Amino acid sequence: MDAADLFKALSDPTRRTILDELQQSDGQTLFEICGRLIMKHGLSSSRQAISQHLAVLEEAGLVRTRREGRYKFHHLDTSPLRSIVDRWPFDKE
Amino acid sequence: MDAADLFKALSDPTRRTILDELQQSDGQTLFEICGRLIMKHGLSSSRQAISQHLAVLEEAGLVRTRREGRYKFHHLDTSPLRSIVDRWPFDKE
DNA sequence: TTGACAGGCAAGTGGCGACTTGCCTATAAA
DNA sequence: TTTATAGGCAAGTCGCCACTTGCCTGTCAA
Repeated sequence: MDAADLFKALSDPTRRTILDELQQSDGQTLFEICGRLIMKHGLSSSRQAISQHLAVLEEAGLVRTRREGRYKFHHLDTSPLRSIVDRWPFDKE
Repeated sequence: MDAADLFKALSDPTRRTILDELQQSDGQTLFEICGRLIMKHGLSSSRQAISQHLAVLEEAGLVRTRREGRYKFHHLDTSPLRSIVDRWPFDKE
């Protein structure tokens, strides 16, 4: 949840693509995310790899999860990004 | 200058500290930055290490340089950070 | 011109991170 | 109760990245 976790989470291209996917369709399960990454982005990572990516994103606070039976839904939370702009402000158009 | 370069540049804690330093005092030389990192932040990286960090920051467009004789001044440019907020918007207070 | 100062280039090393592999748990359907 | 489905855990491999080391270039003062 600190700066190190946040920037570490953002440093990987697959994780950034996952954020894009969740932004486009929020609340997906692990298997849905895997499928979309393969279909729409041509990525062929294993389920475990994606699971580990999601854990990193969750630790950074960028993804929040919700359990429901045997499903686990993943939700995007962009609010941690605010800290970046707070730290190094830029002119807002 | 693309997303990969930007997030790669931000992924290292020493590079983020350099951005902090330049924000506080813009237009420093390599040796000045080295000195401040040691004095104020307790970091003991070699000159070459800092030089390589600055090259990464420059490639990401976060640092711009200006040559003057045997001195090279480094300037902070936070505008590339705008692309992060554009990609994953969050509510602006 | 000689020395000090500011910086650059390139090869080598070590550790961390992304990914795989194999097996395990839990929920729900047949 | 079986079988399939959704996900988790942990050890091991491999490549990249931060950092060092050594030497070189260019600028300016003595």
